[in-house]
Amino acid sequence: MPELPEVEVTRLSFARRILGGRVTAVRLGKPLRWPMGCAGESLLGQTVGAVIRRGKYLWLPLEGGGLLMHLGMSGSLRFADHVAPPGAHDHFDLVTTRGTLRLTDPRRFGAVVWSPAIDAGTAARLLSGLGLEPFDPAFSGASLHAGLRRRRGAVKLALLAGDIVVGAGNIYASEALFAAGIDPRARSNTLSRPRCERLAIAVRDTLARALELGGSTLRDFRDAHGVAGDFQNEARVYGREGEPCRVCGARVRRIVQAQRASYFCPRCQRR
DNA sequence: AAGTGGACCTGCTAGC
DNA sequence: TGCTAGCAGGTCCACT
Repeated sequence: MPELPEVEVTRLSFARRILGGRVTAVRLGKPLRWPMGCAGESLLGQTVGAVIRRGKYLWLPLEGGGLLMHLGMSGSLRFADHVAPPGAHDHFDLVTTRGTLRLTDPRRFGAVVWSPAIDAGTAARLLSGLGLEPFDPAFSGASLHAGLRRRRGAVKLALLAGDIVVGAGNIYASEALFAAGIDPRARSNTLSRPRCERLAIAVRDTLARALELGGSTLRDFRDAHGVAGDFQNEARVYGREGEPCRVCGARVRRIVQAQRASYFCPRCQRR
């Protein structure tokens, strides 16, 4: 489900309210992608110091370390003063004096992992390979060009890999490539510097626009207060196979790359 | 060392 | 109506 905009919208929707909350209970449901790495009781009495995002991960620093959270494909977080009794897909509750943070994740590809610091333990291992943040000034046509030059595979897959730039998943990678006029099958190392400039801008602008609109709600995304996003109504190609391109009218195509759908306009986007 | 295919898990929908 | 196959917003890992 969640790409960078959805994770950031989620973060913004509860970060202030949970700040300073002291943990009074932890409830674990079914196992997630990885074991949490500590007993729930060891978190009791600790205070939430911040909610930080890195790529599609959230990091909640506590006093003796922190929790690294990922929403996987189907995860979402809610934050409320009081939560209903846990349902079948509610696999983690962090009950604090400011409210309860609940992770709901039917497919359980998400994770909540304890680490002694953001740059230590499991958190360090998971975060170490991540590329630049798209809104970091260091992310530019030049850095994108440098990253893509080392690869021969399709540019869409290079964006998804997240080791050059983080945040664009399957929806926004397709949308950014449309905005930049680049065919998702184009070989990474064949893209000129000017095209990389356009792509870097497209990635940033696409994610920024999605953020403004509260993310994309294709099936079930909601922020921590249950509010849906609107970006899906602005998608130019994602999920629009066979429909006319909003720019030129050609039929949007769907292909499969690395077992994932890619959508593009065969006329507006070139290799 | 980059590229690939499979794995994890559940729910929903289209089609027969 | 009911079953089945296929698909879904992520990413790690083993293998070539």
